[in-house]
Amino acid sequence: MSDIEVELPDGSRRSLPEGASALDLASAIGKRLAKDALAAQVNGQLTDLTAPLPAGASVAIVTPASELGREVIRHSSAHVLAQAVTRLWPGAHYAIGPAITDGFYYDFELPGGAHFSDDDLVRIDAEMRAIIAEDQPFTRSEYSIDEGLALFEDQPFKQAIINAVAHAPSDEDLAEVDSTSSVSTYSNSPAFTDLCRGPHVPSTQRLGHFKLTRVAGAYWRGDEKNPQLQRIYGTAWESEAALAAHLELLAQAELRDHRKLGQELDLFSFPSEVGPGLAVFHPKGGTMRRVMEEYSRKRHEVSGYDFVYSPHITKSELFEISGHLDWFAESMYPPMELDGGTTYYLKPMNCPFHTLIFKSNQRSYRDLPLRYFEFGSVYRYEKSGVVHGLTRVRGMTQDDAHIFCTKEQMGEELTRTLQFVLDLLRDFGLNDFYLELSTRPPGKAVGTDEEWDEAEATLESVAIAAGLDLVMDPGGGAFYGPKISVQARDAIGRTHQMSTVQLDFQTPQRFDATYVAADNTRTLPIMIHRALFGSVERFMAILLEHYAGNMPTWLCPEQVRVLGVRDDHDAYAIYVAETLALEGVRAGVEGANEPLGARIRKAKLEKIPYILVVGDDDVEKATLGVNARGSNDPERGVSVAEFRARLLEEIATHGSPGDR
RNA sequence: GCCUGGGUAGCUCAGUCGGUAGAGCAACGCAUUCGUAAUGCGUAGGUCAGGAGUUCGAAUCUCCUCCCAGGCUCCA
Repeated sequence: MSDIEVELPDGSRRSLPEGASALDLASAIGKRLAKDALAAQVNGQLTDLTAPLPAGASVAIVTPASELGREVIRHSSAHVLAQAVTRLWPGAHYAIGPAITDGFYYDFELPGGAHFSDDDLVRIDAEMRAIIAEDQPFTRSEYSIDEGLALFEDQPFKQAIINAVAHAPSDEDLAEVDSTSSVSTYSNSPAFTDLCRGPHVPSTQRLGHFKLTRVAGAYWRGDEKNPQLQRIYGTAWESEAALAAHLELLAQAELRDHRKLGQELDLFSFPSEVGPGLAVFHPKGGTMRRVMEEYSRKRHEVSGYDFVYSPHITKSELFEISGHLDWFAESMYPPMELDGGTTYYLKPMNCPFHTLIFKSNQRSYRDLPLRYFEFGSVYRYEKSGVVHGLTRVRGMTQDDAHIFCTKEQMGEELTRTLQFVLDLLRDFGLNDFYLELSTRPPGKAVGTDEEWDEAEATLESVAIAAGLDLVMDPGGGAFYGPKISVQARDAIGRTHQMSTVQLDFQTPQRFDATYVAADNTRTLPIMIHRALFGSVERFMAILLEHYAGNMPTWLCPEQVRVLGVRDDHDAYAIYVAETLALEGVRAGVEGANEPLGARIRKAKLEKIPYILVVGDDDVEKATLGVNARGSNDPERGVSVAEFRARLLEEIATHGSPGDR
């Protein structure tokens, strides 16, 4: 028997007997590796450990504590989940069960239309642990399409996948199989076989660091016209420590939840009397919001925007012209009928109003670009299941602007706009960005190919010039124009879609909004829609979560709180607060009715940046005790003048306590 | 809109088998005057989300509605 040679990830080569598997290779390298090995990556393809290696292949052994290893663990855990469910609910149909970020899920249809309850998770968990303890080996088999159909005669979803694969496979189907002419299966006991491309861990005993997290409904193939299946989600890891770390991360994320912080810090609420997705801002949240808006206005003013205002409701005619009623009506609040049959709508967007403002006068090419900005409150009838805190609401205020420019100006305007966006976001402390470019949707784009080509090329070069990573989203643009969106990563690595810059070839045309060009022809302008915060509400939510409620000092509703040690220090405390207030600092005072420790604690829980404690020494020497947020080590004897200077500097530079 | 779970004092929550409402914090009052994360005592606070039903009796069981959470779908 001749030997084969394979290449390892470090570039070295090894000879193995023909027919040797990745497991043999791992054993040849070392006992530890052989014991750890879960699967192999052969010429870039994930395969089972036991599959024979082709000659000349480049081979990497996949071990548990790696992204690929975790993916294999999660996928295998999904199989065990399905096996457990079929044991507990004989006759259950299982549909698809992939590995996902941090975990896995599996979709089921239970006999008699039964549904999973939360309590069922406990039983399923126990059954899964029993299967794992049984140390069942995963074994792969291959069948023809017809054999596959026969094998899964009781499993309609598996048959549907096989049929789809044999005829018109989708990406989703191809994830389950690796050939369109045959099907592969994995059995981890004679009682349970699943259609699957693999690979899987060698045996169920390699699993076990998992937790079933929730049950949910999910439509078959993600289409709401299809029957709804029962989905179980779980998370799975290579070790108990990694599982615990992940659960801890989830707990941390929960502490940052803006809805919780909004309650704790008394910023906003959603009174049920008002309705879902409709927030009210309390004084503290109102202050935070006002500061955000004022800053944004100031920046817009400097950047050449004009400020406009438009009403919250309008006759339906406006949205007939804009076309919203044709394709957005479902997301609009139902019409109000007034004045003998005229219908009015709450506005879901500001752009038609801004276009009318553009049209209100004859425009010359010399006037362009025109940049109209508005904090425009819009109302969208979001489906009841999608509203979520301040991030997905039914009433929101967009920091919306529409720029009308000539085709020649488009490139420069986009460059300016993107730079403006990034500068503004950085001023709020976000600084880890990437861009996503959504290009023309095939078959339904308005505007000429030439316009699209130019716009997409411009957006792309602008994005590249910004020096940020660019992710393409082919076909993801709206039919009326391509867009670029800024994605920001927050302090715990989550990404949020922030600003969008959207080109629009359609609206000026629909409104017949033209300008007079240098050659005296009436010409359609290019319209750029852009929102930087997206919505003020959502942006505040993202900042709250990014900072875990510890907002930079300039955004805090109360920036300092002065506490007298005894009540005969209150007068001095008030004097200190007033001194700072004269400089625009938001300073509060709490009199000495409670012990100092209690008042400190209260202020700490409110996440106030600076607690100033003043006692006998301070009254005498015009000083302060400074207890900064995030510190448990107060600084005594700081002069009022020095503290004021430091604080004003911090506010001006958008810093936080502890930045120095 | 769909699936699963939830809604008890301002907040966080407990409430057993269906027997008639509890705690801590907050609020208010009195006392306490204190140097860096909870001073003591007292008082008040409830249509148990809303409605209907079963029952001698419902926070508890059933149904409907509203609202919230996690998913699915959606996010032009």
